[in-house]
Amino acid sequence: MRYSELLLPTLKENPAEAEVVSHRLLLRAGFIRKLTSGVYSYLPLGLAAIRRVENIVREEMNRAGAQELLLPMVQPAELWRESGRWAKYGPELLRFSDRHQRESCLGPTHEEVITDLVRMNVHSYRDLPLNLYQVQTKFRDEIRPRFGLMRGREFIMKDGYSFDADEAGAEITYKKMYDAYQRIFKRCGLKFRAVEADTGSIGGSFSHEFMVLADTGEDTIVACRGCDYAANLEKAAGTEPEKDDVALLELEKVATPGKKKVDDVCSFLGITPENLVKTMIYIADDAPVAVLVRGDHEVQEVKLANLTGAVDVRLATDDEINAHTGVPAGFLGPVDLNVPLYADREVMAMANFVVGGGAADIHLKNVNPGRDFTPEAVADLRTVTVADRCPRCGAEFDFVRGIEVGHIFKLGTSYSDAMKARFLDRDGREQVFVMGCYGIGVSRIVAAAIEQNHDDDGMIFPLPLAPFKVALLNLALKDEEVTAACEKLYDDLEAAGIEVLYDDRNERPGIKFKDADLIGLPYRLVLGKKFPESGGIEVRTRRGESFSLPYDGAVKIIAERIAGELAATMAD
RNA sequence: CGGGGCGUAGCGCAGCCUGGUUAGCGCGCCUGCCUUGGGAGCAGGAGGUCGGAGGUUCGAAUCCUCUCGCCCCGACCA
Repeated sequence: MRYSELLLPTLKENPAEAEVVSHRLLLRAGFIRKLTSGVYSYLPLGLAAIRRVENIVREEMNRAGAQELLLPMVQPAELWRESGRWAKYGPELLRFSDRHQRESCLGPTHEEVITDLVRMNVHSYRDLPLNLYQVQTKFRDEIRPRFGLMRGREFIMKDGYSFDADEAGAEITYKKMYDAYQRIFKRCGLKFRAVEADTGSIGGSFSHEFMVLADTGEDTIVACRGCDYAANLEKAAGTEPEKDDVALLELEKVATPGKKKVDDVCSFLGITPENLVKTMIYIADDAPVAVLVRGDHEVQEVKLANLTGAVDVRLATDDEINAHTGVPAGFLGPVDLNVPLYADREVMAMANFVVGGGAADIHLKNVNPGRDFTPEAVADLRTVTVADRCPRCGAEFDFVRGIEVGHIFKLGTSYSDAMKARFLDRDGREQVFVMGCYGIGVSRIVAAAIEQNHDDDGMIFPLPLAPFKVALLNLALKDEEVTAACEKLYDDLEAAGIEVLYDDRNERPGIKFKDADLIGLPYRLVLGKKFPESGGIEVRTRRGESFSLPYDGAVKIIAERIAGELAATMAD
């Protein structure tokens, strides 16, 4: 492509609306423009980068036995009522009525549509397993869209859905998708990690998130230094605590006037937070529950939600605490508490600890579980800390930041049950499909790639995702010899199948260098006024390597290097 | 939805507090000259319902009310 003919409006200054680096660079480099909040137009280079991702995704999905189709974006409300999500999904689902007052919505995801399609057309175990996917624009009316392509309301997603005859088949399909995802992100040239994840509101039994590692990521990943265990912060667990065998001391009431905070109580009583248990009141779907965790630990609300089965879990306000327990906040304790009590498993391993006394200005010392109180349930209910160790191998954890770009779920039969999607098995019996779903944020990957790979001058595209592999700069446009050499080089590169952006604009060298850096193509070839004398092409990679090549044979060498780098991303 | 902030040329901003005659600056854009290895220089030029509506006033970008849009901080998710 000739730069002179390309719509590539680069910006010298940072747009005020862009906070994060990928958003800033995508705007500055002329990849995207905002239409309205969370909705972007993809300009030619932005689209080219997206196409690179899509193609890798398609190749690997097809290789894994999935078939591409394209489902409608507008979906009827009936389907969502059938699955129960019309009521459950909330305002993120953009709803509207058509001219006949038929209720409809824009698809934020396509479980209903695909389940409907399959139940209407697949009736036999002989047609299973079936794995279908699409690459499509999704719309979710996000509460707060932000960070450009990172969290738009409209975004491009690959979503896939599998249908198996039984659990065992679904497990195999899940594993296949897991492997395909590993290949996809490797081929994108990104540093990433698959982590165990909470299944969240989509439901299901098992789930992995694929995270692109970047300091600016919104999610925290807990990764083991010793083995390949990794999980997101909501899911991560440490080792099972071991109970010390110590003599139980006698329960003792102590006055702690005005000491509400953990730190205040500890310094007042001369203990450390490890010897104190705090009692937190949460509102789980309108019902109060109490949670016990060690003084220096934090309740993980997602774990609590899973234990209680509640959709919404939040910390109670001081007024709510008082109303439900009759105890002022700060002095709550598990002894004689009148709301359902859950304990983090760590608490059960502790002995002779301090808790709130169940009345103002009183705490209890030498409290012991089993003797002084008995929780309704014990579970891992807290967020892991740096002090925790890997549950698999006992090694230390690293906490790193990541951007979620893929998520795979074993769905089970929740949708097929709700929507009566059934087939006949070998014995002629009706069975429901066992489903899985598999998402990849295609447009988000482009943002994540930039977030992970950039410097002060601009983007640094991983080769497989670069909209062009090579930038060819003609710095002496009026020199006929140089221009002729550039033109030929441009043609030869294209003929060799290398996408090249030929900067043939009548601009000063500085502008061409700056734009090339900003766009971040992997290879930059420069021909200037020195060329007729030297006969050499100056090559510089966007990561800083530079060398020169003789004009003749340069295309072959570049082509080989590129082929070699691409092959490396494909290797197992 | 709660909290904070911003809407003035394609982009970045000043002007507003303390109302006043033609609304400014930098970048970008157009023309010409000149220049050509890291966002040059000179000269000329185009481009604005000051987000919108209403009000106060002799007079509103500026003050008041309402409204729309956008951005940032918290609860969702690819």
